[in-house]
Amino acid sequence: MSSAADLAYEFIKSAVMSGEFRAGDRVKEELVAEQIGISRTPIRTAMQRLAAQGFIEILHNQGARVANWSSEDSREITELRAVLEAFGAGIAAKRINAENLDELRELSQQMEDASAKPTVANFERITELNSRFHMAIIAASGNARLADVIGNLAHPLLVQRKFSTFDSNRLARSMSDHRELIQAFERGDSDWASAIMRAHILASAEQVA
Amino acid sequence: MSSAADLAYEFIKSAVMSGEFRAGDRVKEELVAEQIGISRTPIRTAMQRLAAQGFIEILHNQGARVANWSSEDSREITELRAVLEAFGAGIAAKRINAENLDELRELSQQMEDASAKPTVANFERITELNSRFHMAIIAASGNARLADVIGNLAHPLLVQRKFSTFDSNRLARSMSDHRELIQAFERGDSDWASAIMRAHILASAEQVA
DNA sequence: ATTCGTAATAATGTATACAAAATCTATGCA
DNA sequence: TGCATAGATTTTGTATACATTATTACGAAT
Repeated sequence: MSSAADLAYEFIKSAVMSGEFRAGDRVKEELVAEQIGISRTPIRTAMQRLAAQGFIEILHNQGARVANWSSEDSREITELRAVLEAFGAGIAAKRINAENLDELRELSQQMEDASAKPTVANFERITELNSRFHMAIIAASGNARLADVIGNLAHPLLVQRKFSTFDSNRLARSMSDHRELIQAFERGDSDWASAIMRAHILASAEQVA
Repeated sequence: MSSAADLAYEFIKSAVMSGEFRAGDRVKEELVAEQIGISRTPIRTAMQRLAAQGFIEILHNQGARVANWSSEDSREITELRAVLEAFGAGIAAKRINAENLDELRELSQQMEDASAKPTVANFERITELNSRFHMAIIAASGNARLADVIGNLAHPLLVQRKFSTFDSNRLARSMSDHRELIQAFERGDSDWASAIMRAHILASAEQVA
């Protein structure tokens, strides 16, 4: 299951996400190959995947560079996420079942617990839980491709988000949104869910930009 | 500019689009390599790109297969296109300039001309012009990523659409939509443009499904 | 000192060779 | 006949070698 190409994929991806490979930096095949201890071939395979997902850019005969996203890019992506996730939330409100709802309540509760103590570890935990919360809603929409599209879209922002700090106001707002979303789902109110989600995403992005 | 990998990409892509490689068919590296007259290496590079765009699916140690899209897939993609293009049209209505509008009018006129004579060649020409019409609107929205997302999304439907026949009713409806869209853009009416685009896409997909 | 051109170097693109996995085939058995 | 299994074959995954293209370094000319 863990092919050399997969190793290379994870290696480069995490290096980009952690900031070890900085935006605009060139990613040399030989160098990565040495560090992992494999040949260049699977590195190239991984790079194709990473390029398709927007982590890096491959220029013909000039190798790969870590993509650097402008604030304009961030704005574009945020707008698209708002549209797509609002769409997903709207459908989910009609299709969501008891099991899905329980999961959302559970995730929401865990986030509230974690947000009580503002440590770095808790902040990362909240980020993780929040991601799962959003994915659960998209999954509940029943549109498999929606998850793919948003997944590929979100990555650039995740890199930047690593650097954002623990902001209690933003956090409180976010928690409140989650509770309200669950209410909308409980009532099966499509428009409400959609509107909250849109506002939720635009508001959370406001801090970053 | 024309690397071996690019050749392989175009070769496989057109084979899939034309139906030469049918849905579910296995795409063997050696076979394609022989036909083009290059080695397997660039074939694999191309396959990674094609897999990322959803043309083929790569299974670990089991090679690549031409993706086969169910009617459920088509429905999902159509819904997403409707959401995304409606979003794009809405923004475009506010940002569109005279040059963009001229291009749309020109494309619309050419489509109407071509639709007068129902030949296969004209049908393909209309398909091409229609694609450019939609892309022009997305471009006018100013969201570069929107084009990427829709581009990757639209492909599976294009494959199926190749098989759809020349339907004068559908065509007339489509032409009418285009004219109405241009009107909405001329007035800068965001909601109107968005609504027409949504209906336009859902209606045009109805025939396929 | 700067710029241009050329050689040296390094990196990518492609081909080939080899290893590992999956698939196919044929044989034995119930 | 049907099925299971072992071997042969095919196919993919990875490594390495070679070719081609970019990048850098260095020196000459202005």
